[in-house]
Amino acid sequence: MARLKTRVTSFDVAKLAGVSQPAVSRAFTPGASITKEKRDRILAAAKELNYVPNVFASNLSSNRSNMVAVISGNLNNPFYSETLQVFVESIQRTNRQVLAFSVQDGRDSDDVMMQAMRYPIDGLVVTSAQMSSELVKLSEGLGIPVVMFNRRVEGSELSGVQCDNFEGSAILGRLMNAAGARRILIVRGDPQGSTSIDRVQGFRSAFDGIAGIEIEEVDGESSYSGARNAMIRRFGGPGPRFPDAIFAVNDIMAIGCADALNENFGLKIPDDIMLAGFDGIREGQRAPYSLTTVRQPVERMVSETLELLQAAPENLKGAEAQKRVIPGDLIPGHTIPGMGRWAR
Amino acid sequence: MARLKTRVTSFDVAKLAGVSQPAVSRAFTPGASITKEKRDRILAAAKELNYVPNVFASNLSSNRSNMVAVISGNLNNPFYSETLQVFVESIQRTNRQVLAFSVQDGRDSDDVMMQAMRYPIDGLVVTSAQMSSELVKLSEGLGIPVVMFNRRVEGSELSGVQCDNFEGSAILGRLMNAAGARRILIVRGDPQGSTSIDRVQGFRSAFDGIAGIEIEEVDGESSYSGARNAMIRRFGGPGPRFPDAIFAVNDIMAIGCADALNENFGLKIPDDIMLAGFDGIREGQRAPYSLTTVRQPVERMVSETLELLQAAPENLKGAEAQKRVIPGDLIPGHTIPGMGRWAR
DNA sequence: GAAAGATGTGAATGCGTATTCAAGCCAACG
DNA sequence: CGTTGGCTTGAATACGCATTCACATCTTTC
Repeated sequence: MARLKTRVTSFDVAKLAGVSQPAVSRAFTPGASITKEKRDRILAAAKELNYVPNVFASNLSSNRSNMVAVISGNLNNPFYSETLQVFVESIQRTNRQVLAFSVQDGRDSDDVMMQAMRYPIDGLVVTSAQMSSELVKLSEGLGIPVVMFNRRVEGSELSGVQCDNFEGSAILGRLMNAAGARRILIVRGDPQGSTSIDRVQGFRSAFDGIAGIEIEEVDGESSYSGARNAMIRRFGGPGPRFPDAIFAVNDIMAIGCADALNENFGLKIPDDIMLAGFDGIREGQRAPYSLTTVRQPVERMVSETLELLQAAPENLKGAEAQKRVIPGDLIPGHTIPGMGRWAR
Repeated sequence: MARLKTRVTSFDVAKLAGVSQPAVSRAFTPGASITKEKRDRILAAAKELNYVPNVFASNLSSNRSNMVAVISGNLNNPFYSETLQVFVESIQRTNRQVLAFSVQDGRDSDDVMMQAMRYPIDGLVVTSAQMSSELVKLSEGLGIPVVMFNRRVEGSELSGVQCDNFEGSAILGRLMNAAGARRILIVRGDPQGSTSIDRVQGFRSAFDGIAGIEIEEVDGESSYSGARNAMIRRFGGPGPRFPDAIFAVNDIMAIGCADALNENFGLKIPDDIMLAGFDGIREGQRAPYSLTTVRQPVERMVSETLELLQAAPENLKGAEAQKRVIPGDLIPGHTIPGMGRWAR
């Protein structure tokens, strides 16, 4: 609650430069009608006084804002921290600012979003969190465009951008099937999260109608350690029967599985057991893993999200809600055998 | 430049609730003097109208702000993305907001900081970027407290929090020396960056006055791929002579080295070559690496940074500048042999 | 029961800027 | 030379809320 020092105002600069206050405002507004000579004089005076326009006052007066709020969840997942990074860079590139919020998994994101909406923001991006219908109503009332990132939205009243989780996972499923997977373990993420649900369903769809398939599911808690512990718990007992294949609904869990299988059970991937993830995070691509996965095209997803934010709020909700589903890119990797033909 | 919809104001709520505008303000101010009954009536009216106080107007009027700007560089390094995450969570916990900026390595951070200072922010945290003396002057003029994170500051006119890079690296050097390292390769980061410089010097200090030591340095560009490529470039020729030990000044580069040595040259760590990094990022601790490193205590560094931000700006500069140097924690790992006695 | 205090309230004002508007200026034009 | 039109300019005002201050209401005290 720091009390701000009395700032140098545009009046002070105006006085020093011998002009009026609006002139100062114009000097700082690109394209405003003002003589170059006068502008230079004003800018010199401003520099001398260490003056910079107060954004709050400016926003209040002009009734516009250049801030986009980004609410991220689960920043422990490198995919989301990469996403945040791309958002920051993209938004900054368009001369806007990022108001960053973080929501602990499953915590009251409503509070955080409420905080965000007290700012006259240009838009709100929500990654991996739910939004109560009450908040949707509020955002409507405030005229704030909202776009859900990588979240299928219940009731479909909100706009969103997401990767084609179903089809991407289906592709992985088909590859595993072709590679001979029969006994399969799926490592789920958040059981409520649409991402995990869609990926599980997509993956399972690849095995529909195929005889002799056993599919089991365990909870990996969307995290490295969650998945790792799930492996240890599941296979730690006496004489475990290992599956042929493991599909983790995200890469960070796949990596957790790989480490546990290697270190705790001495299994080789893909010789003893095949593995796939989803997301395409950097660490999964590195030599020790070379994970077979589907990459979410983050750059494109982010740019489409920002594009949607330009739309009027009323065009982002209800019947007008825009759903953009972007196909993922298969990364062959080396954790499913027989993928030589995919290599470039 | 979205024009904001005309918002519901406190006057609207006041009218609906049959009270005055100040009453509405008080209803939203914790601890303000107002009857519970009246507050409830006002809150009900606010909810009905979808009213939330406009933070900009509120800040402008009360002359205080609850935003802290965080300028991050090099978010590709997991250490910095973890740091950003900790900042966001810590700041949010104290009911303040984070204005996030990103600076590409070596790019004009001045522009970005100037942007940040147009907000009446409570404080500015700068990670891995320089600050021109002009900007320092500006921040002084604006009365904005500035704290450098993990950056030794030239001329020492600014406050900062950093890990004890010199001593931490010296410890690693001594361990390698004890383990028999004689021919050593140091993988540098940004040659201008204080972090890299201090770590190199600290590490070298462990070998002062010891005969028969050869130390070579290569540039790893502070990144995974930079370090990896440096390895390939350095050892890719015919009949390379490998060193006994490699010290990468950060973990992400150490991981890059490990992958290259393993995959491209078939070397085993630590049997063929020992390795150490710095930072203590999560991925370095995982099974395939078990990197010996020094962990920067991020939580503590962040909390001390935020503590410093509370101080009056004039107490953070010049002679009053506060330097907090926090010791790192050795993580034994398995990439230097003979560290059994360190294991708990 | 009156005086002193504690508390709740609204009218008015200030925060620092952008915007409107009418007036001023100059050049080019007929 | 008078006029039209474009470009600059400053006075006044709006933006939405917090705060101050004086007043009204209620409670406590002897």
